[in-house]
Amino acid sequence: MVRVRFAPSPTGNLHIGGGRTALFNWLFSQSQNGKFILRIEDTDKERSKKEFVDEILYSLKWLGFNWDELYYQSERFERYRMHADKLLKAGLAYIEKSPEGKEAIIYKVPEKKIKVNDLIRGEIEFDSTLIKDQVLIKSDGTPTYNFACVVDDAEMNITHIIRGDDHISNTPKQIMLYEALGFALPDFAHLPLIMGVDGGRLSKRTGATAISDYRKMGYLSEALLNYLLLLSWAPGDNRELVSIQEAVRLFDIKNVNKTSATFDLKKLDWINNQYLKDADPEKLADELVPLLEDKHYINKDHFDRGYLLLLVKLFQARLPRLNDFVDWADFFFLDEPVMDPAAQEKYLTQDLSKELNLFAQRLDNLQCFDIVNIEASFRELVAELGIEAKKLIHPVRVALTGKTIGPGLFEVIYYLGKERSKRRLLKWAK
RNA sequence: GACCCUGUCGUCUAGCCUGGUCUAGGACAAGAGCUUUUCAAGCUCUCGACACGGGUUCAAAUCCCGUCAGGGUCACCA
Repeated sequence: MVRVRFAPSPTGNLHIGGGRTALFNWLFSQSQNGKFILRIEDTDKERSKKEFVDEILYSLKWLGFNWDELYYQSERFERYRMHADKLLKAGLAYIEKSPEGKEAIIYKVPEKKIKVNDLIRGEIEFDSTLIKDQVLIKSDGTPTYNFACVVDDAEMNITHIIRGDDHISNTPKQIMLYEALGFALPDFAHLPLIMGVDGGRLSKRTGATAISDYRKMGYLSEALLNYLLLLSWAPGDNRELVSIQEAVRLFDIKNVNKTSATFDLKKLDWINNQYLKDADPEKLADELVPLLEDKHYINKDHFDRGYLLLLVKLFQARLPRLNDFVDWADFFFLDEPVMDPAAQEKYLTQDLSKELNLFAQRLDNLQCFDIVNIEASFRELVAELGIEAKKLIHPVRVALTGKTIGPGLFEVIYYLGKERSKRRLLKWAK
């Protein structure tokens, strides 16, 4: 039975790199019908915070990763102590006293060559003479990372350790501990790191790092997962859009790339837009309600949900991020559109009183106020006036929306309604 | 600095294991055009890469060696 684990430290939010490690562990467990175990590595009492634990669990759920078992290292200190004592008795470790008289337990590193057969990178060899003796239990009684990690992975029967590249140099240290404790070795697989656009480690300087930030920005979890997947794995048939279900079916850890990848928002935006297009408007509307309420565009207790749904359908194919809806569709919720100065300058400086008045009148006279008839009356008008359609379309769009870009004009007029459209047009017809 | 990992278009990648089908394919971005209603949507086209040097071979992106470059790790943090 395959058992893998994701072992975050609650000293910060779940970040992109952690999310990606969780993704590959979860993916591997699902593809092998195995178990996905979550272990909170909270041995550092100073830096570990309950709020980070909550945040990490929440983000993992948002990404769709359900864990089969959950452990906290802070509840397992006696296990580490017990195994350290075992090594002490066996003569494989020794005690070191600090000046204040506190005792730490140190592992005596033997001289040997250590070989790792990494599932992604192949064979890697290390020389233990380059590794100094390792602290097992610190003088404050808490275990070190490498020690707690080995004890837990062994006791929790972890079969495959899938983690970031930055742990490669921990691997020989851990392997020596497995051997000293008499535990069976798991398989190792080291994922390439994700880099920021500056070439270094992904950091807050180069953009958002927390998974929850991406949720707040309006990325769908399916899209973020798809993008993370593509950063170091490909389905092999030139496809860019791969659902997580398909990935479970196609995934083979041997096909994971060795090269570190740069996190590129542009492509994430594109993928997110692809998912937004096909997303259920009901679901999108649900997520939009609190955002619209924040802006006082709606009141969640009494608003026209059917109308919101229509607007979501109108915009969803062109949004890179769901949250963009709030700004792009603002003119549907405000009494007056927020006028973009450049747009006004470009399309509403010449006097169009006659044309706008006439169009407002035509709209008023429409018996059947629908998209087809709105467009027909507009086309009729510009034909009579002998002007090009676009000469009037652009100014009308700016008058109605305050923007030069947006959905098709006649749809905008239809959803805005007769009265609001007329009022906004007449404002520019002095 | 030592050790370890990695090097295909600006970015993500396919191809590499099992050399020839690769004048290196796809996607994002960028540029141009079309869509005679905009674009941040759609369609079409263009630009653009095997890090470098040597070797093996009839033949190398693919195998070997070296160089260089980038990254990671060297804590009583995890």
